[in-house]
Amino acid sequence: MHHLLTSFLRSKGIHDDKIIELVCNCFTLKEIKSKSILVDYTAIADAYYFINKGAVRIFTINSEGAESSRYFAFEGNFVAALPSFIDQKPAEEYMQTIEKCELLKISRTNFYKLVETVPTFAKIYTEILELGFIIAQKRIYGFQGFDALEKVQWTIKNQPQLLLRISNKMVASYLGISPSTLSRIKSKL
Amino acid sequence: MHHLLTSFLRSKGIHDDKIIELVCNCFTLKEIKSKSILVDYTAIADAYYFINKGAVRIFTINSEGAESSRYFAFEGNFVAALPSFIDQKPAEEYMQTIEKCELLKISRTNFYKLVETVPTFAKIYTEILELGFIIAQKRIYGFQGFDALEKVQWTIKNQPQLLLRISNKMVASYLGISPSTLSRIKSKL
DNA sequence: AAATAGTATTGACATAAGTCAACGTTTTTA
DNA sequence: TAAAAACGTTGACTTATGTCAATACTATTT
Repeated sequence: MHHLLTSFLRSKGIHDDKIIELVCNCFTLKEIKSKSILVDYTAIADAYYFINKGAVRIFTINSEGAESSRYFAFEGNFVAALPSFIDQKPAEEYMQTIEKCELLKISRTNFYKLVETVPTFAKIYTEILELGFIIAQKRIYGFQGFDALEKVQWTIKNQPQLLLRISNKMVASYLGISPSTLSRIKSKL
Repeated sequence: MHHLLTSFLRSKGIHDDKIIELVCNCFTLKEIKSKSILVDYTAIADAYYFINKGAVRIFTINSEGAESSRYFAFEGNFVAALPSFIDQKPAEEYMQTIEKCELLKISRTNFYKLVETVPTFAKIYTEILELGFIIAQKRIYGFQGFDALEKVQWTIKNQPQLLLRISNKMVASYLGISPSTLSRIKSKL
């Protein structure tokens, strides 16, 4: 039970089995079909998820109705609508499964209880934030002043699973280019 | 001495004067002229800065020699080449004063010592990361699929000081548009 | 398994934004 | 404070990428 989470925690330096059990017990397994909305636009995020299996994305819909993908997460990673989770304001974004998923869910209350009471867990949270920050920064950098071809090449180099696992349409909306342009670029690689 | 830092710490919930003094004593004041490089491209960031006066930016130079600005920070804020500071890898970016500055500098060693020993300071670090993450996210969002006019409008709304205080050229390189385009847009607002 | 809806590809065309250059203005440096 | 360098603005032109539409392909759903 909670195999992947257990090895994640071990890899982050939690070696005490009792603490691992304590942490794992805060999570409940949810099996969820593809395209389920986990956080709605106006909702306030009240849970953190660990992805046991499947894939999740975060996206918005702009005024013209076009989707814009912000983030994709796969097995072995945590995911949440973090700005809303942190500030408890409406998400102003959607979080959605994009494959059949097994998710380990922890309530915000329990999450912060763990942060308060388990120092190693607080460290993991800090690491998640640091990593999230670095990835976001790299993405801003990676995309700044790049043309469509360079963005695709950047993605191949830095997040190769995206092009293999995510639909063209979603990848295009992540890169801020049209599906047509992505298709044309891919045919020339 | 260290007025602005003191009130920053108070605003973040540190009320014990002894702790404020302890924290403040880890910082040394540096007066630095404009356009000084604080972190070089290949350097490893070993300090965190609190801006007492002035402005700092983080930027890179791409393969064609064009600058790309990532971040601007002003009085009352912390700034560092965070990815390098965290991972202790070469920065792959520059940190530079863009005005005459008074900076309060703390070494990485002392910074993490404070994080370890002063719980309220650890909380401040978490807040900095959370905020940095949220801002980076918002920026990705804010710019995703926006045309040049919309990016400028977004900046006016979300970071109005940029257009007032930073040169056209740097703002343009922050927005990922050419200075000509920014100039044309400004003349039509 | 058939029907339906969604997705990918490609061509023709439109357009936003880049480049380059010239000029005037502001800022820096000596 | 004069000279030099950097910056901002604007016009003419070029180009990358978007839009729209037709067709083919792939997944979902019943």
